[in-house]
Parts: sequence; structure tokens; C-alpha cells
Amino acid sequence: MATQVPGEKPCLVLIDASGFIFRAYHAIISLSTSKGVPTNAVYGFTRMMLKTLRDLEPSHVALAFDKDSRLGRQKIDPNYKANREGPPDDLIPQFALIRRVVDVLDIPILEMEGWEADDVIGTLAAKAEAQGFSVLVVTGDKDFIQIVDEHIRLFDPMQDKHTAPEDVRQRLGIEPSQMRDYLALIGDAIDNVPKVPGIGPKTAVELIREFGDVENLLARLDEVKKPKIREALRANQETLRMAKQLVTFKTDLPVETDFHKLIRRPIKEDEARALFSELEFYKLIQEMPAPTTLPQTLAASRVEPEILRTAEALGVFLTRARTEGRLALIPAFEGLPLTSPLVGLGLAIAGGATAYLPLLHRVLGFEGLSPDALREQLLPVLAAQEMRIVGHDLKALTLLLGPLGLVLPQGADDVELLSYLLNPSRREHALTDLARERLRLELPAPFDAAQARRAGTGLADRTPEEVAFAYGGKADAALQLLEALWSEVETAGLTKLAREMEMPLVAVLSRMERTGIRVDLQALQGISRHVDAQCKTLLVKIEAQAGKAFNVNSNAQLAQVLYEELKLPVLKRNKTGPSTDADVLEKLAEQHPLPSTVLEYRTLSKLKSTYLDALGPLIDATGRVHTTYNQTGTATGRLSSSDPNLQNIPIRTEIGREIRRAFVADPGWLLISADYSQIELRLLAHVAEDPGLLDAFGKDEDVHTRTAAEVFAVSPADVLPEQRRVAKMVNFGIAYGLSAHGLSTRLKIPVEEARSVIQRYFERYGGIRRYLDETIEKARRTGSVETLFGRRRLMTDLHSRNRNVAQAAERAAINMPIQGTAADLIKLAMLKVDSELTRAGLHARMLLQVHDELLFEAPEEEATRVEQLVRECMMGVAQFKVPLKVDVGMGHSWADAH
DNA sequence: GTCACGACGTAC
DNA sequence: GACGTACGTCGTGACA
Repeated sequence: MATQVPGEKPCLVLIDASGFIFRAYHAIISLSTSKGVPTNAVYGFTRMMLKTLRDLEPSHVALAFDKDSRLGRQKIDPNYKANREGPPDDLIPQFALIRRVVDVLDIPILEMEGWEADDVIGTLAAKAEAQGFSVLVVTGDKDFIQIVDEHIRLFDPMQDKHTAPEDVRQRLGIEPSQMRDYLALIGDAIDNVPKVPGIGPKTAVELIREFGDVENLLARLDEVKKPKIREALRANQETLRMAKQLVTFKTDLPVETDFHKLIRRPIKEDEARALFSELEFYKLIQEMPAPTTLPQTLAASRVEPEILRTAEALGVFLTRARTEGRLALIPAFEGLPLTSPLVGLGLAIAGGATAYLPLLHRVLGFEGLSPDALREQLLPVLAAQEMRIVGHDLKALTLLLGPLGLVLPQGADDVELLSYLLNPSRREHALTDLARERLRLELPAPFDAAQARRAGTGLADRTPEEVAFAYGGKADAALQLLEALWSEVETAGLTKLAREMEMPLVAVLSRMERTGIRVDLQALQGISRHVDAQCKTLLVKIEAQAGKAFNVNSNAQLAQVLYEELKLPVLKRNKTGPSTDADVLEKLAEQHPLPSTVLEYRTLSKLKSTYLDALGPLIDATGRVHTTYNQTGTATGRLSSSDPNLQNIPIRTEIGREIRRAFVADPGWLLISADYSQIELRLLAHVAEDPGLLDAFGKDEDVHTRTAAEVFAVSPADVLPEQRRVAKMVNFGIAYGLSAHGLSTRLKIPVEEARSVIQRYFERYGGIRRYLDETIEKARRTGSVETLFGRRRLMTDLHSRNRNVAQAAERAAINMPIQGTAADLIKLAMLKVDSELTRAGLHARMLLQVHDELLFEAPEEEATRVEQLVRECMMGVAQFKVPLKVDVGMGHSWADAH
């Protein structure tokens, strides 16, 4: 949201301070220092100022107060604001404190004897605009709308709302400048601005639309159609003229206009700390940037971590932790948490005390704590009811502690998950970044893993002293982040998702990763040899068809052969040149035999390199592979899987199914696959409340056939396979925001035909159209979209001037509530199945999640019970307007279970 | 050698 | 540009 970019206009922020003081006073019911000094207005005001400065990043800033402000307007009307009482008693002493806050924030104050902040700001805004500034007025007062234009906009930090001319037109239906006339007509009881009786907001807008302004209205009074209104206006002509004068901001006060003096200066940090401390605004101190005079490192600003070398030292620290009731734990390890040893543990407790517990350092004279000693000490702390355990990536911690016989408690807090819930679109939620952004804390740079690898050394080769700062500091940061993140999570209404979905899921995912899935290496290698032979044959064929040998895997070389040597037409381009993707090759196949051969080769070599050959080395000594689930990796709430990614194992082609045949159950066990049938389409039917779709699912009809029947206006029995194919594609694409063009290329039908299919679809399924439109509209208005369970994705690009960007954001906005709700649903199902399996005393275990599918492994004799239990859990996890359908299959391999 | 990036293709 | 969400492999070119 940076407003000043080199080459852009300077940005002047003008703050309507008086307005905010009253708003802050009323917004925060009660707050005072331990000595009883009321500070509610001061606190609210200060927060708002800090937020404003942070969010808007102005190049210039000033703040306006009212000063004996009624005098100017009382010359026009002695009654102006005459009925207003003075400020409440407990607000009066806060004004002086607010002045002190403004002083440490180093924001210039503008005021004019006898005039209101409105007039001062009106004047400044006009002058700044004339000098080429872009002006942002920070206010919550609608009266300011009258000064809005292309270069003067409003911002309300309490509602995070911007107001530009377009917004005024949309919200009120009048031009910003007509706000004066509008306000004059409807009056203002609070300020004692007289109104014209009988005229409310609706009539006012109508009159303004017809007559433009008050002057014109009065001049053409006879043209007013409604007699009552006409006579009311006639009787109040003078009052109306006066009212307009009262509500009109002055824009020509003799205010000092040296804009150099308004250049934004950094806040006076030391004085700010002292003042905030006096006012007991400790949270604000935490949020302040680290002192610039000190190096921006944790080491310089925090207490040195204690190195816990003995069981006794650990005992003492843990006793303190129990007194404080909170303990942050950050593991020191390298590599994968599932297979790596715990090298050490960073600890932190409230109050800033940190420690490092070395466990596996291969340095001279070091003797780490034995696992038994560690377990003996830590177990009771982890199990203690009143303890809150805090961490970052608790799945990793869980996997690292597992081998030591340690288990994290149910309610442990994961700050990474909190950050993810707050903004699932961000790429990383690294502790160092979170600490920098939210605590202004610069954590020590992580060790250069690459350099360590070159040197052939690792974490364990360093002394405990060398790593203590890093991990102690991280633990301390996690602890401090907890509070800030939780309060934001609560404000955002995400508490339930955090407590009842994401956090409990950590234990389930940890077990799934640890369990892994058996892979038949022999089978894999068998297929690989076969595929390899085929690839070699194809390469020979390609060489013959191309007239030369080249690296088919290189798109650049392939493009040269296709387009320069064979002179085939270029149908599509990408950033680097002509495209060689599957779509293009399929079309080119009509003109030359080479493209088909390349396609065949590509398919096989992809399978070989990505799945057949890559999987083998990941099989462990017990014959199983263990994926890693990323719980913070998608913008919609889905999980992702990597190393290896078991969520994109092939299934559609025959050779793909061969690969799934290599994923097997242990001898005497079965794989059980349960997947939600048509989950996203069902959820779309539910949220859109579309009667047609609801009916189709309610009767368990073939939904694609039903859609085809609707769209092509035939009876379901007469739907042709081709028509069903088209309908299926539309059903799938609709929640992705598909376009006529997209549909036509995918179905290889003319755009016109695709257009008419989509049009007929929306005619038949009006609820869907309405839902899509409403979702986008709401997203534009609120800046976010959410799932039925309240998971939220911030959508920033909807207002992009770049139409492609804005439209892409619209499609993402349409899709997220559907995809995300499905993700929520299966997460709940996983929790339920997990606990029910335990409760039932079954040995079956959950192995994989693939977005709408759960894969289990169960002893053969348990299979039918497990099937029943899984189906019931998955179906019963939530109630919608459509039934949820779960398909279950079982067999000795993943392919057989489908 | 390592890294970052783009193109491509697999899944739901 | 044209249908959303992911991850892995390969080739390529920049850098050490």
C-alpha cells in the first residue's frame, strides 16, 4: 500500500484528529492506567495513528484539531452546535495526553482559531492538490465526502475503507461535490443544522439528481412535482441556504502552506517508548521498531540464552516455565524432521528468559542430556494441564520428539498456523519474517546450509554456544508472537478454525507422515524398465522423423526442429518463444508425424522421471515412503504434499494406474480408499441454493447427464455421450470461472457453441450465476472471500487496473469458497475418523489425503468395519442442502481400491 | 557445482 | 489472456 513510489506523486495524509478522539473514546469502553488515569481515547487514538502511518506510508502528513471551532459558523447561525454538550469529564484530561502522543509521533499540528478541523483540512487539501499532491484525508466523517475528487480521497482506518469519487457515486448516487447539497437538505440533528421537514435521504438524492444543487433547486422550485415537498422547500428557502453554508467546508482559510514542514519524519522512538510506558501501553511498545541505536539483533536487545548443560539446569528452567504457565519450544535440526535427530531445543518462557538445551553436539568435551533424562524432565511439563506449549511448525516438533517418547499436548499453539489462517496467500510464514513484521525483532540469520554442506559440517558440529542465540531467540519470538497473532485471529473470527481444525490436525498429519505407505520397488522397477525401452524406441523414431538427433526434453531444441526445420506453423507462443505444449503438438499432429511421437515420448518420460525413478530412492528400509504434508501451503485451505508429492500420482491413463498398483498394503492388510463424490459441485449447489442442482443431487441422479438434459433441452434418456461430455466439462469448470474461450479450447468446439452452452447453463442454473456474481461483488467490497467454515482468503487484485490481473483474481475469488469449503470438510472428516478409529480400538491407520480422498490401511478382518466407520464419519461431518456421497473401495493396491 | 526461472505435465 | 489449487522434472543461463 505504499503511496510514494519514485516518480509518483507525493502523498499528503491529513488526519481529522478531533473526530478520531471522540470515536476512540466511544469505541473503547474503559481503559486506564494502574493509577486510574483514563486512557481509552488516548490508546484508541494512538493505535489509529500508528496504523495510519504504517499502512499509508505518506510522504507528507499533518493533523488537524478543532479550536474554538464553533465561532466561525455561529456567525452564520448562532444555534450551530449550540445544543452540543462539552466533552465528557473523563475525556478532558486525555486531550493533553493526546497532544503528547502527537508530539512523539512528530506529526505537525494544524489549527485555526475559530474554525473546525474540517475547514483546515478542506483548505489544505485544495492547496496541496493544486501543487500536485495526491491527498488522503483520514476521517470517519461522511461530511468530508464533499471534498473528494480524483486527487483527494478519504480513508477510514477503523473500517479500513477508502473512498474515491467512484465509491460515492456507487454508494449515494450523487457526485462528491453534491454532498453539500445533500447534507443541507437532510440537516444534522447533532450539529443542530436545520433540515427541510419532510425530506429524507431518498428525496434528497432525487432532488439533487434532478436539479443538481440547492441554488438551482430553489430557482426552479415550481418544477418540483410533489406539492408537499415543493411547499416545504418554499417555506424553508432561507434556512436551506444557510444550512448549505453551514455544511460547506471552507477551502480558503489563511492557513500556512509550507509543505516542506509537513514532510513525514520518523517517530521519536525513545520518547515514544517512555511515554507509552508511562501510559502502560505495553503492547504498543512491543510493536515498535527495535531501537535503531542498537544493532538490529536479538542478541543485542534480549537476554542471553542460558545453556542447559545438566538435568538440574533444565529442571530449574522448566520449574520457572511451569510457574509462568507458558513454554515455547523450537527444535534445532537439519534435514527432514521425520528422519533427523533432534540436535537441540530452544526454549523460552514469559518475561523474556530463554534457554538452549543441547542434545547432540559432536564437540569436544560435550555431553548432552540422555534421552531418558530429557523425557523424565519434559514429560510432566508437556502433560501438565495448566501449561501452554507454543511453537512454530509443531508437526516438525512432533516428529522430532516422537523418537524420544515425547508427545505434545492437544492444545499446543502453533504460531505458523495462526499466521496461515490470517493470510493463507502468503508464501512463507517463517518465524524470522513474522518476528520482523510483527515484533520488529531481527532474529539472527539462519545458518548457511549450503555452506555447511560444502564444508561437510552440520548443526551438530557447532558448539551449543554458537547456536543458542538462534534457537533461544526463535523460541522467544514464538512466545511473543502468540499473543499478537491470537488477538488478530480472534478479531478475524478464526478462533474456531484454529482451535478445532488446524491445530488438532497437526497430530493426525504427523502420524500419517510417520506411517507412510508401502511401495513395491520391484514393481516400480519393472515398469521403469519397460517404459525405458519404449522411450528408447520412440527416440529412434523421433530422430528419423525429425531428420536429426536432438534433446527432445529441451523445448528450445524441439521448437527449432518443429518451426525452423520442418516449418510447421506457430500456433501459440510463450514468454521464451513458440510453444511446444501438448495442446499445440496435438494440432500439429495433423500436418506431420513427429508431434504425435513426441507427445507419446513426453508422456512416458514424464512418468518415468517423476514417478517411477524418483520414488525408488525415497523408499525406506521398511519398504515405505513418507510424504510431507504442508498445512500452510495453499491459498484455499487445502493441504499440499511433497518429497514425494503423493497427491499427484497418475490415475487417468493405463500406465498411470500401473504406478498406483505399486502402492500396496502390508501382507494381511488392505488399502481402503474413500472419496467424496462430486464434492465441489455439491458444495456449489449448496452455497448457490440452486434448485436444479439441489434436486439432481437430492435424487442421486447422474449430474452431468442431468445438466446435459437441461442445457440441450432433451430428456435425460436421450442425452448423447458428446452432450454429456460437454456438460461435464461445464460442471467442472464453472467453479473455476470458466470462459467461453476456455471451454471451446478444452472441448475443441467453436467459441460460439461454447458461448451458447454457457449461456444456456446459466439460464437453467440461475442460482449459480447469482452466487458467482454475489461472491465477486462481496469480495470487491470486503477485500476477502471465505468458506462456509469461515476460512478467509484476502483478495487484493480485484481492483487492479490491469484487467487480466483483476479477472484472474475474480476467478480465484469464485473458486476459493468452494475449494476451501471442501478442504475444511475433509479436514474435519480426518479428525473425526482419526478419533473414531482410536475409540473403536481398530488398528486401521490413515495413510494419505488427496483433497477429496482418504486412503487407509487396515487388517483384512477389520476392513468392513473400517469401511463403515469411515463412510459414516465422512458423510456425517456436516449437514448441507445436498447429501454428501462417499465412494469406498478396497484392495491390495491403491489401484484396486478405486 | 549451485541456484533461479520458465515450460511443461501430473493430481484434485 | 482466456479454468481454480498445488509440486516435480527438465533445460537453460547466471554465478561461484
